[in-house]
Amino acid sequence: MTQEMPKNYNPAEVEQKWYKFWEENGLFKPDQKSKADPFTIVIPPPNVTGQLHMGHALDNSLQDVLIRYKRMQGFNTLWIPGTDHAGIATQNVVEKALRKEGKTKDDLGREKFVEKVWEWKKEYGGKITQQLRRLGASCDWSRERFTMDEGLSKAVRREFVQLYKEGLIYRGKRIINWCPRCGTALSDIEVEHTPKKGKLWHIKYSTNPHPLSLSHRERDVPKGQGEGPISITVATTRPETMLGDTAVAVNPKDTRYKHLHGKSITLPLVGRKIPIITDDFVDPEFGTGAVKVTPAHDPNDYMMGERHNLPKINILTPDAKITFEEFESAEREKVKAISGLDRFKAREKIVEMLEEGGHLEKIEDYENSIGTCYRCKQVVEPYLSDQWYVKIKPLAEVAIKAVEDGLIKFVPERWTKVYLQWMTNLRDWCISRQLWWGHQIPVWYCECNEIIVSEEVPKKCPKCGGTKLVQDPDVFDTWFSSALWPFSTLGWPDETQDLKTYYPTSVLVTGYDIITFWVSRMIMTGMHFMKKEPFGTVFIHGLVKDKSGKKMSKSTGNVIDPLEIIDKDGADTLRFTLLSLVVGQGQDMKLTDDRVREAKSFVTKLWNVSRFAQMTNDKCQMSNKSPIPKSKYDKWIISRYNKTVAEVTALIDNFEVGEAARKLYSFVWHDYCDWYVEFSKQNPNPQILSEVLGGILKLLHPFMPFITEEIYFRVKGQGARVKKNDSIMIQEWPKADEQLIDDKAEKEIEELKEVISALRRIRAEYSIPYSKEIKAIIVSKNKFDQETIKKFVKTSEISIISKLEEKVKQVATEVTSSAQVHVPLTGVIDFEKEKARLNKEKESLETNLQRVEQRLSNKKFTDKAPKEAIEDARAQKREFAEKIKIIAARIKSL
RNA sequence: GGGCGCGUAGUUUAGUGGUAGAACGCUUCGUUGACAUCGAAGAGGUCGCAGGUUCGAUCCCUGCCGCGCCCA
Repeated sequence: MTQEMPKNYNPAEVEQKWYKFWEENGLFKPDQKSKADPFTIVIPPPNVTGQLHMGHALDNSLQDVLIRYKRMQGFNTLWIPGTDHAGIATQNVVEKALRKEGKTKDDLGREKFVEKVWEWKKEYGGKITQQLRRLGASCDWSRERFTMDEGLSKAVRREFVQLYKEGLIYRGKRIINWCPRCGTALSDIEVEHTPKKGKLWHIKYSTNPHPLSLSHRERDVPKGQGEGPISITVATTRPETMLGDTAVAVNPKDTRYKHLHGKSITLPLVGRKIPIITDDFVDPEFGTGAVKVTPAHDPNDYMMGERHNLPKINILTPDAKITFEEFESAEREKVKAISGLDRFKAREKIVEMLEEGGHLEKIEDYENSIGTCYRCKQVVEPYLSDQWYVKIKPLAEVAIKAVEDGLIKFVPERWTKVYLQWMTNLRDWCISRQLWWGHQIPVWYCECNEIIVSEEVPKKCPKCGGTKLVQDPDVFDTWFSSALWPFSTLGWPDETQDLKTYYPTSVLVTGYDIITFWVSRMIMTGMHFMKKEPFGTVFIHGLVKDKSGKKMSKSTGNVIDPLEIIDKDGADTLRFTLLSLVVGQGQDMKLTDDRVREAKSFVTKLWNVSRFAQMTNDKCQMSNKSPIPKSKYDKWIISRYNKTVAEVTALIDNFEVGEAARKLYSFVWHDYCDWYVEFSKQNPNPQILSEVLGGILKLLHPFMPFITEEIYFRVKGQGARVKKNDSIMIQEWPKADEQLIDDKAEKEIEELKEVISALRRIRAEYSIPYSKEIKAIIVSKNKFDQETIKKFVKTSEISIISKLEEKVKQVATEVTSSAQVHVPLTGVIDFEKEKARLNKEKESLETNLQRVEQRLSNKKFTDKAPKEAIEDARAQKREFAEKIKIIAARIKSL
């Protein structure tokens, strides 16, 4: 005997139990002996410092759906989990912890600090992987990887050394994005641009500077080269950088400044003599049409400086304080008041000084886009420094081709364009970071100036034999290592069995926000090092937003914590909430309490209907063969079920996971629970009831793994002695049986449902309490199942006749597609009300009829429209006309 | 400035070249053998605006308005 299922479902207990069971029984591991086709996913590795947020919850739920689905279909399934060392983020977290103890990383020194980070990682780094387990993710934890594992570190060194040897890596002094807070370079995409209100300062540069700021050097300059004093006004959003100006530029075509071409001018305050140059880059429309040129502090100015051979004078320290190291002593003397100031303080001071010196012409409000660090949100500084770069073009070309040739497919397809657009405009990739946490660059410098690039630590200099070698202090951009993830996790650069079996991986599932950061780079490295695409499909999804469509963030305070939902309502609820929100085009989705409640109700509904099924027959037979339907109700539900199987399977195959979830919801709730279960109370067939339930559990398992497993074991009556092979996880995914799709049975039941609904409507309309029985007269050619109708609408007597006597008066009427339904309501009926009701129905039918008639009387329509459309229209016309006739007769007879 | 996307019931949205679906909310009724975390019924939509293509447009095309995102 089976134990009755408890009245309430307790997710917390059940989820913990089953996850442990699955993991301990090795159900997440692929079968290495399997000859089945592999299906592989590598997890987008979350930051090791991370906490599970809604984005992770969605991304991993989607992956788990695919993995569990394919596993049930018999594929040799592997999902590799792991985490990313996240250079800046992790270093920041540990630095912050140190600061609380009143220490900085420099107090510890590099070695001790890195040790500290490892300690921290050991203690807290496992958090997010535990959270993924709570979500139900069926990853193979025995293959878990971390980007700083020995193997993956080896992979990064191989990557760098090979690219270097191929001439695809170089070191150069360029303007890069520098985060003064993090103290490191950032790549272009690690900078976020946000519009900010600022000012546009108009500063007058002239050969006739304020007498106070005259310098020795300046006295030697012939004023305006002998043609009297000249001046030019530049507009800038960053006045403090004027200290590093080495030219003023105008557009060559700008007639306003023709007379100044080739002249020189004196930089206010500093007294530096600088040329006026012409460059097409200058926009005559911006400000005054004349711009100051600061090659060391602006990327555009840098390029102008290169074109015109201008000196580059750096004015900032790495932590963004003013320095005059590169100034001449006379210049330095004049502006010493600013020395050592923070960049923003310096701006105020400079503006003040310009004002005092009479150089400031005007100040305008101006909105411009400011670059900030994606990790710490500080304003990024364009900064001149030595960095390592990857030549991107040769890599990008291959990566573009891989997608253009269809080796890699984006789903939804429209993201292809985003990717291609990005890839065709790529600039060289700055891969060095001035951090301590990460893969230190495998480059050593010898006293003899020899540069040694090597995967292993070199013992001596190959050129001079010297042993005093110093390793480059910088580390790699984290993405430089995660770019290898799809094959480094499988063992590359070693030729492992895993690599042979599981590469290329099948699908990559990720949000559109990291197509540029990560997807593009995996494709580049995959094509370059493996000569094969890293994955066949990139499945892109939208981001989880709050109720009003805003990004969830701690500072806005609109974050919904997935773990809270798991604690409160269970992981299945969370998963189903998110999965049913997913829509076709990779649109963002808004998460609301309502949707969570809806999913939770669904979980409860499933539990309750399973209790019913289990009470009805205490041992369900759940094979993969469809049982033979007996009654028309059986035929109907089996037909609906098989259609659902076919549809859901096709939807998942097409990555329409959200639609699959919604389809299942509707089938389970509205077909199975609302109707079949009710039918079966009258016409029981426990075998069908439980077979369909079994199918439902399997179909739902990828979406709601825990409750489906719990019910599966319970209804099979094996709760007490669970065996690995009985797990729903490895049952065969249902197959649709075309033979059992029965349109005739579906139509028959639909017509019955209509009659039942019609009777319910009359009941509701006349407020007839359920306790009171009604009688029904049904005019139809159909032989409706009277017992079922009686049961559904509590009817004492039903007569099914072919024609209604005209004189019948005291009845309320509804017309369905196959019947007229009349309910005698002697004494209860309100003739006026009934007339109004019927008239309203008639009017609506007449509108419809008119529309169809219009269409049919249009010769162009009957000539040009397809046959089926015309047939449909004619059938509609007949139906509407028939109903109107019946209703009109009723109105007349009332 | 360039690109991408969105605008459908009070809210969140699905969807299709041929009478617009759902969920939540709302109103009314209801405890009938799993479920009040429930059931039944109802109200509620000029499918952003203007043109065009078409026999027919919410759907395809163009423009406009509004919103969002990415890139410069």
